[in-house]
Amino acid sequence: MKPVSDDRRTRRTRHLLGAALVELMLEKPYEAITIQDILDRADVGRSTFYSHYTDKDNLLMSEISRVIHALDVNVESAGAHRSLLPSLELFRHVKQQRRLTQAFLWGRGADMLTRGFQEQISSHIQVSIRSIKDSETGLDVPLPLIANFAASTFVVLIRWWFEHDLRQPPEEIDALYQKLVMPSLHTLLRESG
Amino acid sequence: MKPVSDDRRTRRTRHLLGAALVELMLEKPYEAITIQDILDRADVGRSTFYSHYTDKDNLLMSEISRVIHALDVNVESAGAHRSLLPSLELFRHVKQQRRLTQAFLWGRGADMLTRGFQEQISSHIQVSIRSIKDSETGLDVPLPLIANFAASTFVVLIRWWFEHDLRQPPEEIDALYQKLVMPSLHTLLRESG
DNA sequence: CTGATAGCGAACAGTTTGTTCGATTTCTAC
DNA sequence: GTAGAAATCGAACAAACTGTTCGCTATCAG
Repeated sequence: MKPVSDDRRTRRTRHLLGAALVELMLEKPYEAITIQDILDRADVGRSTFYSHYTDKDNLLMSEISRVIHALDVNVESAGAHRSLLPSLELFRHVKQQRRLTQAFLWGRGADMLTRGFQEQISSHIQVSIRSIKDSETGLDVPLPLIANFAASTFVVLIRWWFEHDLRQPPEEIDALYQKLVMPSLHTLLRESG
Repeated sequence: MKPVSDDRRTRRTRHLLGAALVELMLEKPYEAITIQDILDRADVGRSTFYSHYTDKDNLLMSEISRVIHALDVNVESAGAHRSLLPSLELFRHVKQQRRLTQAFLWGRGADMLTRGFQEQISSHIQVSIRSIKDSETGLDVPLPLIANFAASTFVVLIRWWFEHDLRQPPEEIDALYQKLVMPSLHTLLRESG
């Protein structure tokens, strides 16, 4: 039976399972984590897990959504509306949430994270571009492709950053990002404006 | 016992297993493929599999290497030495090998493919840049990062292409690639030159 | 032809998965 | 606080997959 209500119980269970998964992902690769591991770590009954999630992947997706949403809220509330892309705020958030990010940065999680970024960045850029040129029909590179490009470069940079133990300040990483991504965007906008 | 010789037998077995994996990856996601599936499809005995590969991942890696190597040979022999990056040749090859590429484009395979591209592109760019400026020490973006950037953008474009059923000719995809990646590279090289 | 080597396939123990169900605990609403 | 509803527990289960072993057979290279 699926839980229908939004009890203190169901919230507790979901939180325990999510937290357990994240903890485990910091210790070993996602693929090596077994549902039994999660159950043991969370101290939750087997049948309870399956009443909330269909799958290990299902749980992962749910956690990624949480992470993305938190990031969205944080970045949005930092008042990053003026820039074409709130990249610096994103890097700051990522550093602040280093443990959480770390867990989702490799293996299966990276794909989903990229996807999440993509949607967010896509809508952000869409708004920015509209404010500049009122319609994106003049672009000779499709907007979703641009968003995908920006998002995956984002993930590349974050990974690189973590591989270097987050030694650099967010501002420096953002500078690299700007150097890689912005020339193209500016060229595209200039040509189509 | 591991096979030591390079028999007609061992070659046949390895080929059967590799082909079976690729076939299956065209039908369902890599994670859903079981070793048993591969054995059934290849019509190879269980113990034989384990005498050649340790793992499903091991087999996958081996196939990726094959793909990357074939691509390397093909592109290299197309005489793509002059350009900063033989992107057009790469896109042509990808289209020509569409079925093979398709199989490795999603899930686990994409990561490894990106990694493979990365190494190849990295060395290519390294050579190109050396021929332009004799040393890359003046770059304010690390070369491996640039290579990673170029490689992952590459994969983004290939994916996008396949999502649109390869409707566009390679030249058009390459044009998009140029627009996304080249402005940054040129800026970086100009500034450091 | 022959000696060496690879493949076969059945059998096996050990995991993991996903499901079921009755007993128990915890919640919300009153 | 009590009652009724709902979630959790946990043990048990069949099914599937994994990785290994071993004696027999088929195939290879020279």
